[in-house]
Amino acid sequence: MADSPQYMTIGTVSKRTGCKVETIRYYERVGLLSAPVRSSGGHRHYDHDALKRLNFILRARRLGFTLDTVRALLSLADGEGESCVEVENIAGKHLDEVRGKLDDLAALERVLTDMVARCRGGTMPDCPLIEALFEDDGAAGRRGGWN
Amino acid sequence: MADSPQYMTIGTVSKRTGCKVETIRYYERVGLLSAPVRSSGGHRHYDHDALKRLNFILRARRLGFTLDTVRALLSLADGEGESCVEVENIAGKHLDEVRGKLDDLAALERVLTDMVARCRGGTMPDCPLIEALFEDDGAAGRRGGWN
DNA sequence: CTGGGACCTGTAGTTACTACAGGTTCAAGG
DNA sequence: CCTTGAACCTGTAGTAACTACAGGTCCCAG
Repeated sequence: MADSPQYMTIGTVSKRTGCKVETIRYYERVGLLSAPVRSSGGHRHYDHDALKRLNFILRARRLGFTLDTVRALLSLADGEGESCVEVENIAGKHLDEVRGKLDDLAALERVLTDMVARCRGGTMPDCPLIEALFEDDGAAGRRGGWN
Repeated sequence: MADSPQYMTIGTVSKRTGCKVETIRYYERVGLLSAPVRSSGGHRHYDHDALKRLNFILRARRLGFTLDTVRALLSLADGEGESCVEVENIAGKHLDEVRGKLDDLAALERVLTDMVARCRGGTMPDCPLIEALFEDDGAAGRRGGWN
């Protein structure tokens, strides 16, 4: 057990995690990854722990957590004690948001489906979809905030 | 039918549409709203058509269309002919995207629900949710791209 | 005619990256 | 040992769609 090199370059980490080099550097800049040791020439050298941490971040991001939340999650993972309850709170809150978005998106889907269906029937001038958007008040979407 | 003033200030438009003053100015800057006439002192004066157009934009935004798409929709609404087919294409494409997001979000919801449920059972140290995020490979989320 | 709320412009901040430009380092091949 | 070119470095600017100032001007009710 002493043959693979003890460190990885940023490019290797990128390949192994699927995270772009620039993003890795970005995560370091914003304090999600700690600054790794450097070669004499200034190149970053990562160890296995850094890889684990980056994977954690990526997985949390895929679950839709914001970077701020990931930061909180990481400090709970680092710091000892109390974590499970707080983690559950954070994740539960996020889950609520996801469910809200899900509902909104489902409503959206219905409205759009309906509009497109009406459009399909129409002939060229006075497209019903455009008309619907111009209507004095349509049931178009629910609460605001679509990013 | 000649008593309410012929124009509205930006503040009035804001109140009537629920769109913030800054956003109205922003929409003008990026070319979604045409520049309104101005008072001698430089204040914007809007007519009913501007209100209609802004409502169109807001409604399309609530349906999740991007500003670029709204721009395209508006020019189809302005320009004559051909529109219905193109509108249907645009809306249909958007609908596909919405359905994709909906699926992703539903998958996300399942994973999170599961994680939170596991968390609820756990005791303090070694929170299972944190563990799951650290796992060498978890079934956490599907295709990337969560904004 | 005066006070203060509404309006003006222009710039910078937000989120989570991504994409350069312009320069240095590393490692493999000759 | 030296060359070469891929990979690395820093720093800045751009993306979407606003939002939030700062610092100044205008409008109109009292």
